[in-house]
Amino acid sequence: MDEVTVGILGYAILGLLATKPRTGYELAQAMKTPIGYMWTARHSQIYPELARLERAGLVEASVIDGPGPRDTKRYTITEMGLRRLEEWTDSPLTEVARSEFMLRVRCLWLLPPERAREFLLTQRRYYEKRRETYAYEEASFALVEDEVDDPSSPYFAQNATLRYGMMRVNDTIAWCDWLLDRLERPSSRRPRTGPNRAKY
Amino acid sequence: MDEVTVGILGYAILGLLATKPRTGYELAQAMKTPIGYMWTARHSQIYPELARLERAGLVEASVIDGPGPRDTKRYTITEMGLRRLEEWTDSPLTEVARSEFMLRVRCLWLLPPERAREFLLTQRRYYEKRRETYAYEEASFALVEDEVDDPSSPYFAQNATLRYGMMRVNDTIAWCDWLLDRLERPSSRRPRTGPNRAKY
DNA sequence: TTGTCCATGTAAAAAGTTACATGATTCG
DNA sequence: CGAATCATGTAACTTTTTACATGGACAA
Repeated sequence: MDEVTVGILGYAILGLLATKPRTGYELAQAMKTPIGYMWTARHSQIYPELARLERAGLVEASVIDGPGPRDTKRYTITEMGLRRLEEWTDSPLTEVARSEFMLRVRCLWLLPPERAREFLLTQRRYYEKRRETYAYEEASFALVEDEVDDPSSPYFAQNATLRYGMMRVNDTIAWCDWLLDRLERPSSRRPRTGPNRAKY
Repeated sequence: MDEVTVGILGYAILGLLATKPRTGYELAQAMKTPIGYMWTARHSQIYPELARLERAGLVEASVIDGPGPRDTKRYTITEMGLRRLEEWTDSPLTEVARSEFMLRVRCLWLLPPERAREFLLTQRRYYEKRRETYAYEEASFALVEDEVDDPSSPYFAQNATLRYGMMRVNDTIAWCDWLLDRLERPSSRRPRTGPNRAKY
């Protein structure tokens, strides 16, 4: 029996289970919004993947009682699962950067400045809300300060990703302001020389 | 005849064609690496999508001579394509943040500090290389300074995305340094001076 | 002559989203 | 008594990746 290949989704699940056992539903909740945890998945993806991981012997399920027509199962990571997760963690990584936001920004020159401005303000509001959520999360780490400072504690790693998220939203907001400023005063950087500026 | 629905990939292509006509190959080159342009696609995705866009009347193809067994086609965006692209640009946007890097970081607590350190240094080197590429790109904008300041010029928007990319790599490098420092001196209680602290 | 770049396509597989489906409990 | 939350699954569809396939031009 050779090693079953595990995809990113599988490792994302194993990563959550490494901290504590969870049900499929709890995993789905955790992966619904990327709070300090930059990955998302729906329950329709998670349940089949859990079954796969179980067949591969990387997780184990135990039936617990719960509501509904089906069994409620709590999944625990196995020794083997932990080993595979550890291997994956520092294996070579090549990432594909995908940002629909930047794709839109690249087309902003097509819009009249007022619409471009509105668009950026809407995005800015979105990132402000994220900042608030992150700030709220951040406060909860104050309760486990010792673990946050210990590199072998999951809180250490979790806190590091939250910091990254916080940095990102702050910078994105600052960038929005920078671009909004440039939109409002187009040629204020230098005295105008060329033709045709007054289009809008 | 009702409007054919266009996906992100379609708009990414239209966004590139809005600046100037290109062949499928040129589009594939442009979308291979996300230089100041945060989206990627392979030629196997681009060619069928171009055919779809053509059937929908959003782009037009003209055969030009070239090598190989098949015709070389140059695609131009149509008036209708431009209209659809403009509509899409500031339509409601909800983004899913996906970062395999942060997924790995969340598991760093499983690794011995030395391996965690090595992993972060490798990532840091990767982002340094990106920074160099961006710096190179940035220099080319100096040649079109007037357009960069004009919100109705594609260079304005392109430069804005490049700035965003540059900011991102700089901050990611700073964040790596912050975490490396925390890894090396685990439980020393020093004043909190993270990368996101009091910058803006 | 071997390899890389130009140039275009198709096929198969994997990953992700949306929709369908069931049923218990708890809160207003 | 209806809506939300808990809880698990499948089916259909879309998107993305990987692999297969062809062939000319040009350089080491």
